[in-house]
Amino acid sequence: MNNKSRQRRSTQRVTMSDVAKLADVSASTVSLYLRKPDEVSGPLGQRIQSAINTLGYVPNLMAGALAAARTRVIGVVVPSMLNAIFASTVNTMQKALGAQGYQLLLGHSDYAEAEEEAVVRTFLSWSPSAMVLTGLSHSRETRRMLSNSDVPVIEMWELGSNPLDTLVGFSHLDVGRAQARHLVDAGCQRIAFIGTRLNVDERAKQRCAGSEAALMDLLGKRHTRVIDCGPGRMAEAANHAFADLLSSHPDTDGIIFGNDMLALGALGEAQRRGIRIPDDIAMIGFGDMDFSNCTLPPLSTIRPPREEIGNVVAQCVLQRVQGHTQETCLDLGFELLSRASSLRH
Amino acid sequence: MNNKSRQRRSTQRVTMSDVAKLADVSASTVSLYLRKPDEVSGPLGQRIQSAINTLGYVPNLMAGALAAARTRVIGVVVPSMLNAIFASTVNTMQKALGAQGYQLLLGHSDYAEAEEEAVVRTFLSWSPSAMVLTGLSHSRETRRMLSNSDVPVIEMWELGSNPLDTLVGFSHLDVGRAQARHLVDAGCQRIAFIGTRLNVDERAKQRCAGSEAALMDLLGKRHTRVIDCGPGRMAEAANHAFADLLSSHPDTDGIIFGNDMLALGALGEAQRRGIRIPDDIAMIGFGDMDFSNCTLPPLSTIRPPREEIGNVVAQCVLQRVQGHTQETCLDLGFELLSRASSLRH
DNA sequence: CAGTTTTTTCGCAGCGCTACGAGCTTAACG
DNA sequence: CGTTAAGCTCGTAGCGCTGCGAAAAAACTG
Repeated sequence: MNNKSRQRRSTQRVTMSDVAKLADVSASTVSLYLRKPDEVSGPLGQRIQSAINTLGYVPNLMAGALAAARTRVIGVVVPSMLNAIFASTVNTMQKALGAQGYQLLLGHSDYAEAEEEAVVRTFLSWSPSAMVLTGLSHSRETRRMLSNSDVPVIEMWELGSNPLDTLVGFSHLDVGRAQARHLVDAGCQRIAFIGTRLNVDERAKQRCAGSEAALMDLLGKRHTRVIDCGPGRMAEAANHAFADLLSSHPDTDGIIFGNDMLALGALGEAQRRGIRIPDDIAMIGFGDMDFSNCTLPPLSTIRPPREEIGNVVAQCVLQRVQGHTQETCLDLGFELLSRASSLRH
Repeated sequence: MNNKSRQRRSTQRVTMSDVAKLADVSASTVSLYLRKPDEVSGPLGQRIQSAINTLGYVPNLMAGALAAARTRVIGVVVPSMLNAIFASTVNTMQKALGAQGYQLLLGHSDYAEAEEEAVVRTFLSWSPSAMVLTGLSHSRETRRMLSNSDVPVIEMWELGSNPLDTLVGFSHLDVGRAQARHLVDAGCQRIAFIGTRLNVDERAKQRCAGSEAALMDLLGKRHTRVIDCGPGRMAEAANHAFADLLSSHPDTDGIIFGNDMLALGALGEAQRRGIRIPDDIAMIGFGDMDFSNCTLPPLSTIRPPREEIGNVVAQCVLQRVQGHTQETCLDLGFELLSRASSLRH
């Protein structure tokens, strides 16, 4: 017999059985009370609660999760937390799911499938209740891990074929088409595209492709030019891109931007050069950021369903967690906000 | 003897002992290999690794955390994820700590101590390796839980007395003073303040108080007016605040903004009204956001050490986790970027 | 009031992993 | 060639909680 009790407990943490002892009940009852208070009789419940209070008991989620083989954790992966557009979706999800007692584990992929794979791998080892990913492009290994895991998966912010499971988003192709049509309707004939990360951001790419397709349809020609600014301080990058565009295609009369920050940068540069917006050049952005209605002139843009996506994803998560096995595909649409930057006289 | 084996395992999850069996070693060795690969001999390590690969083994963090009584989780609480300024700090921390195998659990307090308390309570039941909070104002219960928990605590983005433990930030009072001095140096005499959430955002309040103090010192008078825009779409709110200010104090010749988004809104409105910036009114913001150098005119502002805070906090966390019990208090300073919006002729 | 049903409480066997000490090899040394 | 040291590997005892089935208590029956 090995009698030297191997002391492993470092901290004298208050455990459930401490509470049980004080309340003079069994640990099972405390556990039950914590999980389903109604199934414990009134007086006992009160005894337990007061024991919890006096001891300052904090349940150990790890132990619970291990025993129950489930956590109340939702893994969420967005391309970048620096992008205000995703912040707002995540914020909404946080509110909706937090209210139901779920924790969000937030990670970012930096627009790279390999990064995403690493994050998903880590998150899965928390055995989350669900996973929420951005977009439909994932590495083969990511897809494999996810489908092996029997964790509900929700993809958001995009529409397309072969979703892993549930899909909540809108069509970026349609956004591009709408942007192009809008400028053409405003009388533009030579339309350029200024975006960022077109090489890695699948959704940006789709918007660009959508506008290109629409331009072919409507005008029978492509973008006069497509400029990719790369990441970084976008407003500044757009300054240069715009200047560059003006020198290579001085007859440009419309620009579609990958996002509103780029448009803001170009707007400033235009004003500095005395180019009149929208009369010389009409502009439309994407994102409807905080400032988009306050630029000079106010910026026409696309408002993606940021908060709506967050809310709908949260609903889907809750349904899936409760076992409703409906794999859906929800198109939340978007809104084109026509403002002065594209209102030509 | 209870012979009916109580099947509890729902999913046939691959466990460490499955790997051990396939690699023909003991589970302990697999565990050791996973934690300290160098302490396992080469050939055995390879056998184990290939077993892991063929089985697609994903470790169960819950079990590990329970056994080791620690997680590799860092709880981070910021006021709001919508605020780009915090996003950038969190992003940096994520990068630095993620590289060391730590997970960030991100929560927000919505600028309310009660919310913060709830988040901290939840996070603590994850027994995190460390907690990172924003600011120094916490509810009494929050402080109690934290100090009872023996989890290292780092407060960031602020400087002050009575930190819980370690403190990394800069002085918002000094920021306010610097803003005021800058405008006074530029020749302003009647300076107003336009901010948001002054009632709840302790740091915004401090900046306002700092500029007020400096104005008293330098000009012997206070802000001509302090406007609190409230939350929401800030750029738009600033439009109105600015208009309001102009009608009540048409002789205003300098404005200090609580953040750059507010300044952007006012800048637009000023231009619309034909008010020349900086000649009629000089402006300075706070935050140095992406667009601040591209407004018209470029916006003078304060660059807080966003990324620096993230990095330093990450370093502190790592040190504290490794047992270095140095409770420090680091002032990271800030930078005043003098641009055209405050450069009077 | 004995017999039956319903409600409440309890005991126990894990969940999958880590830490510790012991056992086994192999290398190094006098 | 025996002895000691060093390097690897393995067995075992939990970590704190949950969920099952069973026991105990309470509430109904006729």
